[in-house]
Amino acid sequence: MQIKVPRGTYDILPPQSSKWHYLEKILRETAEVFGYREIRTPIFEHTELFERGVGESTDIVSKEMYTFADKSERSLTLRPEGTASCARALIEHSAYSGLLPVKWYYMGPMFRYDRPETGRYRQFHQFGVEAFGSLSPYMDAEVIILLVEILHRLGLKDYELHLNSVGCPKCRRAYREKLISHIKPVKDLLCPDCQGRYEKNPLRVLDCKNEACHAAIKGYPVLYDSLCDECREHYAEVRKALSDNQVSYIHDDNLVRGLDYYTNTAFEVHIPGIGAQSAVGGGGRYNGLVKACGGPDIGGVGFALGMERLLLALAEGEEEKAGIVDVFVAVMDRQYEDIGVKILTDLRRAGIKADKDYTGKSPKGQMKHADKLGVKMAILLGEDEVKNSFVTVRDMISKEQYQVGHRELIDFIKRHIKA
RNA sequence: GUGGAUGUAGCUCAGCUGGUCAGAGCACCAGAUUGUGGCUCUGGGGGUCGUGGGUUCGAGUCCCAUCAUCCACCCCA
Repeated sequence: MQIKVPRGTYDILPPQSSKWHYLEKILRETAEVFGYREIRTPIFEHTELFERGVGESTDIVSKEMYTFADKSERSLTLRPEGTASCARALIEHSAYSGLLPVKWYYMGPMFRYDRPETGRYRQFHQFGVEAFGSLSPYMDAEVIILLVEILHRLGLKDYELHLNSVGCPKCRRAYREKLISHIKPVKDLLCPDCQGRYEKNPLRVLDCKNEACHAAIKGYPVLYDSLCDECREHYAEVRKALSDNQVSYIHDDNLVRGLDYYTNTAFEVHIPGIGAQSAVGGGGRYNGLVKACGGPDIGGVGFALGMERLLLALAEGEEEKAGIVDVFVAVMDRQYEDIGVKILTDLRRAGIKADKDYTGKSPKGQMKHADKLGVKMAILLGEDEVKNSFVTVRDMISKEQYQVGHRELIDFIKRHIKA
């Protein structure tokens, strides 16, 4: 049996890898414009980190983690998301004791054992940012503005930003009570999933897509109405900051993020038309996280973007047609191949992207190859050239040919590439 | 995890009710009078028809299982 990639994983080959480079470049540049710097953490961590940092009741921890025991029987887990690792690193290196806020970005593979489909993989890639050590609503606004700026730079205009506040533990507890007493009488009408949610995390019943559940809980109390003054004020300031900076959003009472450590601001970005998995990113404030992981009581805000989903949204866009290399060295007679190799090396050492044939193609075949690589110029080397110490440079677009001495070749090529 | 669809050359797909059904287009390679590309023409390589069983005289074509992909649910990136 042929060995294939494991379920939910895939290879990224050229030319697709070029699209990744493009995406990565935009993400990096934009984050750096906003003053974030890159952090790289291990791809696996102690299982406990995610259990504590993400929350035992979440789908991620309860059923989606790639957990394994290493040879010393340590329980390790392939990271399902990036925030917990950042919090761990922040604490481990006491990064919070320096200049605040600590502003980091990361990108890389994440792992979740879930049913694969378009836009959802078991090994997928996220880009995320985290800002630790600020409680300011302007900090919340900054990460959202950054997120929107990234979409803008990627040319993605057709998105929806959903925004809500899930309050602090205090107001959420009050809300939870209200919600439970509202649902209790109709509990039996809910779908089995929601019955389970009712026990574990009643807030999750709200965003159940099931019609029957929706009908059953009709008229349910809204979280916003239970926010304490402080949380309400914070949310108002975030909204004002967004409006002041021309970021449009949709207030969404039903937006309840699945991760336990979120407080106050929660947001999610959807791009319609990329399949069922339309959420390209989401995030929010998580004031309880660092402390829950054993660090000081400092807050944080951040978001994560799904890179596969961004690429999916980008797919309609421009196709990069740049040549793979700029120059192709073709030998008209195999006996001069060694000279061709020397010329090729000279070109490359001068920083000129160049290649040659290595399959013994005929002169014609070599020209075809050159054409397929999309080179600007071909260097032809045959008997005439060798005997008279020059090479023929063919402009593949204008078809003009030039006789150039070896000494002037590099300069000639460089000038010609620019033109 | 639940339900449904699909799985034939590198890619996109034909192949009706089981018996020249192993094909096309694209891609790749080689030629079209011998030192040169993009068009056209000709030829060529390449597939245990996802995998494993079963039914049958005979199975891409029927049945079962399994793996994978896709869709819906769930959830999120």
